[in-house]
Amino acid sequence: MSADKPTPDYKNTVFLPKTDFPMRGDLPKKEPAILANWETGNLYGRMRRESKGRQPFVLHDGPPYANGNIHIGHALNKILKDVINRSQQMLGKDAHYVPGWDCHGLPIEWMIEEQYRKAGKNKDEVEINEFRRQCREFAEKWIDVQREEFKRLGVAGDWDHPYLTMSFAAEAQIVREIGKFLMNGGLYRGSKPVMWSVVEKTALAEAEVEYHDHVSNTIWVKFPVAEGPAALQGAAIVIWTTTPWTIPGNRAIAFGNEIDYVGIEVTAVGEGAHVQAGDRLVVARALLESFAATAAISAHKEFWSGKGADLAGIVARHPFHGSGYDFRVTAHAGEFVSTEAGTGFVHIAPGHGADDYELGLANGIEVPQTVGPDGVYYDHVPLFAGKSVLTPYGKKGNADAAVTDALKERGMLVAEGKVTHSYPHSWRSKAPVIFRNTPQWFISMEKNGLRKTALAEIEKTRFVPESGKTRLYSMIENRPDWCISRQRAWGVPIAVFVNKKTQEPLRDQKVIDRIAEAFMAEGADAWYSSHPSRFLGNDYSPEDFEQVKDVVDVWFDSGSTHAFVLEDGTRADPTWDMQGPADLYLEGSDQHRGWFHSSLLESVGTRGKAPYKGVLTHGFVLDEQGRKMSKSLGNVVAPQKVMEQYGADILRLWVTASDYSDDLRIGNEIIKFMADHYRRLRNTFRYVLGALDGWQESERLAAKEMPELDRWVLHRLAELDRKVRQTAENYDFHSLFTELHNFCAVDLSAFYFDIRKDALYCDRPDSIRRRATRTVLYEVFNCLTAWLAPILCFTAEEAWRARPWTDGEESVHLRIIPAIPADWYDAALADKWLELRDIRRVVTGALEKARAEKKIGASLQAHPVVYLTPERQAQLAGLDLGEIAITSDITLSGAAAPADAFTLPDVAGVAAMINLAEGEKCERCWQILPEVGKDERHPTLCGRCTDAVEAA
RNA sequence: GGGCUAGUAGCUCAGUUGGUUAGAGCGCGCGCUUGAUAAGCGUGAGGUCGGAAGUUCAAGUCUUCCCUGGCCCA
Repeated sequence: MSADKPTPDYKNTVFLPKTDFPMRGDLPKKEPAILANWETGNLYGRMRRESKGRQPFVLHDGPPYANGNIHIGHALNKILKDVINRSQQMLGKDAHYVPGWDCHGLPIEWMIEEQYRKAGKNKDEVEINEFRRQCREFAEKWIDVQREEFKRLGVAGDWDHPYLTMSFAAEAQIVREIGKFLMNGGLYRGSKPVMWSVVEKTALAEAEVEYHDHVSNTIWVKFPVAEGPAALQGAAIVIWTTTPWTIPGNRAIAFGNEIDYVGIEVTAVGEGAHVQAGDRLVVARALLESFAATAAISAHKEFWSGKGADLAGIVARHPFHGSGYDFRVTAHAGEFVSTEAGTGFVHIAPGHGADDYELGLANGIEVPQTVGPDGVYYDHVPLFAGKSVLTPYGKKGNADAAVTDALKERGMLVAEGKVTHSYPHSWRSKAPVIFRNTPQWFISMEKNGLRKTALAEIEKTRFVPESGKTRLYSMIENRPDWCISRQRAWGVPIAVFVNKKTQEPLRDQKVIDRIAEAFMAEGADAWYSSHPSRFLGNDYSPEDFEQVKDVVDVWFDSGSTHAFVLEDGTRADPTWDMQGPADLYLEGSDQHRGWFHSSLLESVGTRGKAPYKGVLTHGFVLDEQGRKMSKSLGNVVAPQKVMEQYGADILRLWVTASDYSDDLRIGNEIIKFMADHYRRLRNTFRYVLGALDGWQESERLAAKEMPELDRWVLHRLAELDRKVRQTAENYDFHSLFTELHNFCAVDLSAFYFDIRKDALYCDRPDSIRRRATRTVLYEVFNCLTAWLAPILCFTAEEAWRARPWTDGEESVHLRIIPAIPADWYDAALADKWLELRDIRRVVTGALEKARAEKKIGASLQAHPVVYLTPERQAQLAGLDLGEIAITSDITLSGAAAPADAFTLPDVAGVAAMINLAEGEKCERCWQILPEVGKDERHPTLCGRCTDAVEAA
């Protein structure tokens, strides 16, 4: 620079990007502010109003359970729902979303009980509705906590009017649903063995028992064969049990089909043996030795051997045959039978074990009632009435001894002993529990063709991924009747009256209506606080009926949500305005057994059809190594923490980028990876916004007037538009994430922006090239903000509001995906530019080599000579390869390439040599051109820049 | 133990009906740029496609077994 004459500061004449949209997201601070702004302006309300009348899209929310803070699985679930809702909304539909909560059930009941325990109080002393009130308050508290957490994730929905399974309207509707099963005959009272605490006189859930070592009496018992193969006449099957008191409840024997059995005749016995020479006994071959030792059999001979399958059809006599136990004890194959201990035969008491019950059910065997709630045999039990299994204090009663003695008397005892094993105990009293048959309410899978119709409805449902169909189908196909009763306090009561004389439930719609009406007004508490006559009316006498106090399984609650969220007349909140069946139910893959399952059965059982048209399942969130998250492993990722450190958009990006049809992973590295990708997308916004500074509609250029390069970008937009719509329809975003990111990184940043920077910065504002570029960038911005809005709901909004023009929707979320003019799509142009980029790669490759040789630094210092075949030359007709390769000059040659020219093995017919560009460096555009210095007005500028500066 | 499902570069993902030296982006190393600068461009190194056996002229892609995960059951 010369000192005498000040050089004009040409930098001021360069149109550099200018925007307030910062490079750094600062999301943890910015997102809450954006949320507050949406809330103040009631954006969700506006979205609903403005999309009235459009095609509805109903994603019915599966309710999370209202206890505890949300974890990463909740975040995945709700974000995925939100991305789908928002993308459907932007597809031009009306995607109203009503979030809900599951409020009743054991876990909450437990927490309240725990509070009592801590205060040294007994739950049973609390009035039930007082207890229920506390459960309700507990749920309310967590609903508020979770609601704020979900909102923070950016999930759009009617958060002021969520559905709650404990709202009065919901409780009323749930009881109406039970009423429908009552009226159509699907509901019946049966019985089933449950874990029962004699001390507390209550049924216990698996979660309420703990396993401790326990010393049990063991006995080996003969079951004489009554009917069966001739070889086994006069023989006895020997069973082993650790619960002698269950023998009166025996109705069958189980064997293992694949197990080898052997029949032995006792020939000599030792000291203290209960068997005698001549006894013929059948046991598993693998256990024969230990059995003989236990039974003090000192010598025996084999008279029969066979597989378990050979024993099918055998009928034995109960060991107490002749004393009121004269039924046929049939033998059946059981998969649970093993040869780990005992004799290879399991005695089946259908009222005293889950396996026993299932086997009995499968073979049509009755479930006897033998033991009462107090652990004492009922009066009708022959020989043992009044004997107790456990005392009221949880100590061993006299039943085992009575049974063992009676067996001994009849010569049916083979051996006895004791065993220490892990056994369930009550979590509260620490006393051992027993399996006991108790009355329960069931919904029949066969009555009214429930199973059949449910399976047919599954066939009609769209499953994403497809495999969900098989999974749900096989579950429904094989499941037993639905046991819907729980002996609990916090839930919707199975509001049924049972006739004391006939034991039939009262089926009267008027009674059901009165109950529902009361629930609507006062909640389900009314069932406990009202006199039965309130519901029975004048037609029935309360004395004749037993009022059922069981509550319904919470799966029935959540299975009924469609009934009070998606239907006119019964819906709990009129603001929802949604119709079933839902377009989509979306939950984790565990819900095949849960919500998808119960909702289907409930809806088919009451309405004859599925509540959904589509079911989407996602996998589970694992740590970076693919292991389950657990506190002990210390690999738990808390969504709250990710939001604090990175922001919700990072979490949303993670959900979108992951293939959620399978399990998905998260951890520090993956989050950082997402943050990197986020930055790229954000910077794309920033660059486009900066380049569009001062945008005027008058600059707009029609597509057909644009250079090919710019039209090629429009083509890419058209392609991506198809992809965006297709992924939204398929709820499959992870491939879109890759495509959009690659578009930003590869097509735009590394190619289009890089090339067009020169025109953008240095061309006169009215140049066709610059106007084309700015028009294209305007469209890119329009598209990208809309396409990314469902995913990066905060950042897309921030970018949209930073646009340098004022027309258009106030919020990006009020927009729909831009319609792409049909003529933007140009497959031939796309093919051509694929080839052009190959040619470009040869030139940039040559530049890189020259750079490595220190011949050049910036590519503008170069003047490549490119040797091309005639076909290649034709491809470049009308185009400036120097512009495309970002060099100051370029020479195309048809001559043969020198031997040392740069080539690429996969690009035929192109070779490049790098020369230095001749001339001076234009101070404004930095190109090195011979013309620089020729114009006195601006001796350091090239012709283009002189023109641009003069025109300004 | 059963049903369903997965295992491709450090990470997220592509890999059509089996067919040339298995791809992309990111990250990493190196270089360039310093007018997207806590940014941008280029380039390089990374994989015995969970393992073994088999079918085939040919297997990441088909079959069987095994290993390691995940969900739901027992």
